[in-house]
Amino acid sequence: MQPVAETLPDMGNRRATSYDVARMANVSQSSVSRAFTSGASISEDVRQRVLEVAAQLGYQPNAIARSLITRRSDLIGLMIGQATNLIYPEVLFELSRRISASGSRVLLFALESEAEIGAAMEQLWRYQVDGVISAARLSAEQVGEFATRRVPLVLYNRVLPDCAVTAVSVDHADGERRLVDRLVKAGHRRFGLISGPADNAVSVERMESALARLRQHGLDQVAAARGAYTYESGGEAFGQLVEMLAGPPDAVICANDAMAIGAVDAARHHYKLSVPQQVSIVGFDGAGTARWLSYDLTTIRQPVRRMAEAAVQMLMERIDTPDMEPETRLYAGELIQGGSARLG
Amino acid sequence: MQPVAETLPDMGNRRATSYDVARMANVSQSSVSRAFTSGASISEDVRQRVLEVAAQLGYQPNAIARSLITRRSDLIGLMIGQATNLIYPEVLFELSRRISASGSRVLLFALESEAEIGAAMEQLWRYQVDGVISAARLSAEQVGEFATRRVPLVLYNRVLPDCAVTAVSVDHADGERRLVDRLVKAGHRRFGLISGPADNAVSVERMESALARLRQHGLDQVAAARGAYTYESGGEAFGQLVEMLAGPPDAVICANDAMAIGAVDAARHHYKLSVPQQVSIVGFDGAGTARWLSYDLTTIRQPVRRMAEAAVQMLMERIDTPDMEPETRLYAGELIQGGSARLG
DNA sequence: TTGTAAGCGTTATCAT
DNA sequence: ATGATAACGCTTACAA
Repeated sequence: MQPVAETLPDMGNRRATSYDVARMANVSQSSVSRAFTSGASISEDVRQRVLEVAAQLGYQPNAIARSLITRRSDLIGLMIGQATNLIYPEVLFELSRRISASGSRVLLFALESEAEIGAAMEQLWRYQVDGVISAARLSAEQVGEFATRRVPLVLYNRVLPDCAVTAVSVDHADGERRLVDRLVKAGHRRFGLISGPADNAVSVERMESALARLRQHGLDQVAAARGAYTYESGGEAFGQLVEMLAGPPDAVICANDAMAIGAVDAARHHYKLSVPQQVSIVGFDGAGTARWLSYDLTTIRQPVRRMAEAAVQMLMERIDTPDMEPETRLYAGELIQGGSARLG
Repeated sequence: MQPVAETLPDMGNRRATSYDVARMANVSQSSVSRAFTSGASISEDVRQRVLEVAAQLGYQPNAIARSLITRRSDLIGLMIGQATNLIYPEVLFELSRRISASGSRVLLFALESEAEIGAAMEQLWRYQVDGVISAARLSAEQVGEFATRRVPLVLYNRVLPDCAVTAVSVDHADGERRLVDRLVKAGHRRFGLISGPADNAVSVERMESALARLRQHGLDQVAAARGAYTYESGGEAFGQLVEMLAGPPDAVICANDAMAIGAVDAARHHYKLSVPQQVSIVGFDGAGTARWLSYDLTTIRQPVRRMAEAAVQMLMERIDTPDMEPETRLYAGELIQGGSARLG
């Protein structure tokens, strides 16, 4: 081993490469590579010297070049839509944290509309992501493209009917059943439903589950209005329900928290109804804001941390073992007995 | 030009490369590259044929390999902390959208604590990001490292004193002055302040600006409590103010909306005070949730869209023109006269 | 343990 | 307009 060269290599403003480090440390370029690869066979002596020079030069291995040869980018694509849904920021942060913790980086696609999904997928392919977690509305065809390209995919809260796909989801049906049972038990009879967008599978499943359960209780005269998952639309939908029923409903079941909160405000401020004495309102998701005292929403809390942890773990497994079977994990939500509804 | 080859190349389960496409289209690999480069000199004939074969093979150019040679990753690092701050999800989505719109991808780092910034920066270097937008708390030293490495950086709502750096920020001082002036004009005299974390520059600037303005109005007996930017801490801090003043303050100025909302709830529900009749409470940021009817917060609305647009535009300029001068753009916030405070 | 050399999949340069 | 060929910065046999 030669002594360390005294002169700084001329890099003409370019970033330092492993060759620059090698030259200055008087070792071969491969030794530099090995110094940054845990478990590589390299003497402690050389490793130290390389690391020292690297620090001096501010050298960090180029992950782009690395993934070209290893065929692994350590990039996980994260697709998320519906910025309006209160729980999404929480989901996004939780997933992002878990992905970082498992040694990968997050390539984020925050989608405004479904129309953008195609373009996002194209970029996913181009950037050679190792896998993708999606909380956006993929069509069965789009899910199929992941399979064709053999890019592992985990859906978050999107269970596609008739489509074998790996997913984590809160048990929407179970949650709605529990809400309905408790509302009925408390004596509510005139029900109103506020659903989300018609093409949103989650909303559809939640609302159909609620409706089915109400029918089982012999209640089949249920008013239904459609919202857009937003606070404002929840208030408007509440107004529609009041018109349809020619008076306030006993209880309103909303497809998410944002609309439920909108409904609570509309009931209180526009219709001067007291919640929950005159009307019970329940939501779904258990977003942090739903716990604020002024709303204290009765809702089903999605176990976001556990779900995010599972999603990332399932994805990583499939990256390491490409031919695993699709698997769906359903998580029971926690019923949060807030002050926005009377439960029996 | 030869006819299209009939046999599919054997790719042994690997992704299609430009060579595979070239072989099948009976053209050179360079022609494939050109077909995907807008403005390259290639005949429409060949371009069509290449694109056709590419579609058949599901070929997309490998962005990783591309950036290795072009020395441009089209990757923008996005660092964001403080998931608790209500406005951050909005900022994140807005920045993400703008970055996508300008043809780059987002490498996301959602940080829980400042301790993670170092590790995130290391990954930024490794992935050769073209530039970074940060809404996390960087030290002057960390900002310096961006300069050393010549990686363009734009700070969002973080103006570092004595540190030339490109940034967009809402005019915190101006916003607080306007709030104070209007509160004083309405006759409030006993003031309480709820600040954020001591080491948070934004909070410090907002609170010091408010304090200075109060002094100019001859009010220098101001109670101050510290929160942690969260809803819960806002409520607790409100309690501390009541104790310190041996009674409720006339007006409470909070460093952000989440704490203001916490204070409103504490005032109403724990102290049975009517807001704004007995106590006025103002926040800062103008997050969507602050507009909800039950709070209807009086606050300064940060022009998120315009700020995000400016941040991305300034970053892109600096990526294209590396030696531009640092520049800070200050945006006046919009005073939202909600129902949580009496203004004069 | 260390060094040499061959890729990885592009774009860029230079002939033709 | 098209086709060879040389980078880009790394990892990984293989040789020493």
